[in-house]
Amino acid sequence: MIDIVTILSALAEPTRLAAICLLWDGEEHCVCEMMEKIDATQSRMSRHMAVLRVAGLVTDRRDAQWVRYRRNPALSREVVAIVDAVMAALPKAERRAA
Amino acid sequence: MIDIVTILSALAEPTRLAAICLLWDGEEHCVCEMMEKIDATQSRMSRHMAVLRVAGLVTDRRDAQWVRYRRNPALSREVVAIVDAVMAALPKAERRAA
DNA sequence: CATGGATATGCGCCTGTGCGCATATAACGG
DNA sequence: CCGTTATATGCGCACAGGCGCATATCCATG
Repeated sequence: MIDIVTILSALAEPTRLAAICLLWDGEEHCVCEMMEKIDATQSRMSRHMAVLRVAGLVTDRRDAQWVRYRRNPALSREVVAIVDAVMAALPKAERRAA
Repeated sequence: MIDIVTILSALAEPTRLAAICLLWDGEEHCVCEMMEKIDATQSRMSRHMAVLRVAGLVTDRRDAQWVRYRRNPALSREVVAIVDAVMAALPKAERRAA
């Protein structure tokens, strides 16, 4: 249960939820791109991404001076189902998120 | 999006999640029953139920000296899908929750 | 090596939230 | 009316979390 609470907490914040919307396409996105699309400051974005990483929802990869974040491909089916359900509940405008 | 964040925040707390597990059968459950099964104090249980009610996840009904809580039957399909997904992700032991 | 772009992190502030304790309120039985 | 059971709520405390600012770190390029 603890892990599920962590997942839910991670999702229960607007900036992070917006980030998950962006990353849910499975592609890599760097922090600067997300900052811009979500309209968040650099430190804010960075910290929220750390929360998502610790929760296991995303993975990061250093690529030259960038850090590429990506939906964690190793997520369990159950967790994917939760996020999918959340995405489906968001109004379309928020789902495309950019 | 704000509503979804509210829903997720409501679910992202162990006592409340346990309460939702109990109520998700659609039946009515009084506070004293939930206190006992979840092992929570009275004020704690009462306040967490208020959070779930404000989030729209449950409804309450006064019945003599008891207050019967129940899964909100008017929940949108989308929200039901989220909670169902969360329930499916919980270990069985927690889902029966009693 | 110096500089600049991209990202993370230490720090302090402020707000939100969960808790227990005590008390209030509501409804029942006598 | 009184006592009892069930539930809600005011209050204060402690802690967690989100934010901005400044600074550190990492890497590329000149």
